[in-house]
Amino acid sequence: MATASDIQQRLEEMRAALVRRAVVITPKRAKVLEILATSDDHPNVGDLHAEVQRWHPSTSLATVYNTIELLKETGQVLELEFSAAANRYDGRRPDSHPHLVCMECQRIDDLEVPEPEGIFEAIGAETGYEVVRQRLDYYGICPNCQKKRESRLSG
Amino acid sequence: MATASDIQQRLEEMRAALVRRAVVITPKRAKVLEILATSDDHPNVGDLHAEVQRWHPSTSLATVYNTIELLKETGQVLELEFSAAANRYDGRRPDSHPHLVCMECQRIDDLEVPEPEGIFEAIGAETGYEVVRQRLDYYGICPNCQKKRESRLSG
DNA sequence: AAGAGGTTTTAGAATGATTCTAATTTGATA
DNA sequence: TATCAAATTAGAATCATTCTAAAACCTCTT
Repeated sequence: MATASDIQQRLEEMRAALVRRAVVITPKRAKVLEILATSDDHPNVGDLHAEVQRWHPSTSLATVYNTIELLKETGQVLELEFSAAANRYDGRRPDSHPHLVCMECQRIDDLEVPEPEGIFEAIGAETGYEVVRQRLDYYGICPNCQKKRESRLSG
Repeated sequence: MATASDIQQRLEEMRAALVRRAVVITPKRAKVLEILATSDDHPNVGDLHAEVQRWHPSTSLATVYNTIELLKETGQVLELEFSAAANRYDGRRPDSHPHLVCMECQRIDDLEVPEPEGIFEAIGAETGYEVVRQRLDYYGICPNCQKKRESRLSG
């Protein structure tokens, strides 16, 4: 679980990366960073926009997209792409790591699975590719949705 | 490498699945199956459409989407989803398996990596999810694009 | 040979996430 | 206070995919 100081540290890294990139950290951008650093539910752009608007009602979607773009460029957010739904974002762990995706409610959980040592190099040696990142997702039904299914059947 | 009889067999499985589903295998649909069973480059819908049109010029995009939908429903094609580009399809190996994706030319190769025995159950036991499938992709630069890069630098 | 009834196909419209554009606002600095 | 670059905005554009309603096509029956 992320402690208050973990979150603080993550936020500092993000801010530092943007400062290095020489962009202004405006209040709206700061709010996007804060949400990303604190949420563990992998929000999409719409979620972020709605939440930022609670504090800065005039915020446009474009500003959220723009901020995410900056974070992506600086490696400060992990983008989870979906073709049939809006992309989701992980600001707490910007390095690529496995996820569990519920096919029913679209909940996404982080998954702790260490990746095999030297796997990128091994694949590179075998295939000639220069591997730079991976994406590993497991799709299934989360505990909540399993319960709902059961009660639907029995009830 | 897939032999002629491998391909023939794959094609038969697809046809059988559609027959079981009680839909007519029209010439246009048959051509979509054939392309999917024979191509190793993971075509997208546009590619399929263009190729089918070489034989049946009046074919609409909707027919290609419709045929793919039928194949998806019957588990006869693997859909590789991308949010920033068109989805790609693997008809030769419809079970989920790892891929290598070139970030430069969008080439996609199959990758032979056996998945750990009982991994779905292990994750289920740890997280409460009922895991039904996985997606594993490695992103990088393919050998061709590496060469191009080098010659661009030296030339 | 004709018609009925179902399936397939079609063109084009609708959708929805994302990106683009051009104009406006903001904020730091001189 | 004037200047100027950066940030922000609303709305248009894009593009893959899905939807829709009409037309075309089969197969069966008579």
